[in-house]
Amino acid sequence: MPELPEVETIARTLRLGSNGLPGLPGRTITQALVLWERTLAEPASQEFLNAIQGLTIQTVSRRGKYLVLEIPPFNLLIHLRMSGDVRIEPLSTQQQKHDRVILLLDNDTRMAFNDTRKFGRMWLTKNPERILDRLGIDPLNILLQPEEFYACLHPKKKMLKPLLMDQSFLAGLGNIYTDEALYQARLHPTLRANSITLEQTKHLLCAIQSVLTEGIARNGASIDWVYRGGTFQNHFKVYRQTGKPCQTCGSPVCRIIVGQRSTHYCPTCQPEPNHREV
DNA sequence: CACGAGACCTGTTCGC
DNA sequence: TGCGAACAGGTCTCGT
Repeated sequence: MPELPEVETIARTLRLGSNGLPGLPGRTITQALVLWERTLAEPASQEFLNAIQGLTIQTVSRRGKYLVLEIPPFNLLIHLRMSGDVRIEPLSTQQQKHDRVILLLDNDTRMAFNDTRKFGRMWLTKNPERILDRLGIDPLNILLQPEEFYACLHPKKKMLKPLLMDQSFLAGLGNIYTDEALYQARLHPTLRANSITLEQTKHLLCAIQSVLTEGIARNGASIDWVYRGGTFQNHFKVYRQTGKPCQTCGSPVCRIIVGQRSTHYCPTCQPEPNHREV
């Protein structure tokens, strides 16, 4: 589930509250429960429980695919990986099947980190930069201009899709939005970054920002049984549309594996790179 | 350095 | 109907 638009949606929900329950800022943590130890990347659970109890949450934000909760003197970083979700619930809610960490709050609510596949991680740290500084620029940062993006892309020999999904290059794109952005920019996923022009780079940046913005506007994408509330899955042009006609030209959408990830594209609108010219 | 395979996990869906 | 294989939004580590 969680790429930039889904994480942004969850951050907004945690900030503003949901279902009539207030958001997290201003709430004091009365107690924490760790139900799956490995969810805590750091510190170990006993230290985590002792440290976080009694602290007050100040802000909730997002950086790349990380949720960032300011809880002075710490930051709580949360990465949802494949199946994580964070919810605000009444304190009386029954424990859900895949709840991994729960924070009990001072207003009879709780924050639950639920994660079926157990890949998600949390860090309670005084030095969030140590982790967040590894991330590349946020694609929605208004300071990101086509010329600068071109300067970043042009020296890279990697294929476009794995490069765009590299979080140290650009922070926020995952498998869904990368396929959708490359389709909108009419670029084949295996094109080498150093082979695309400034003009193509402008289209690509525009496409990336466009699919992310639409994803956020639709509260993200909900697929299968994981994550709920978003509707962007009803507007995919290529992701998981294998065999269906391209909305632009009618060619059947193709599925290939690139960088061990399922990849969807239109063979006509996104022509194969010509390897003789590389 | 680039790339691929494997690991980490549980659950659903597909093919026989 | 049953059962194993394939597949799923992400990232890290290790080997070539």
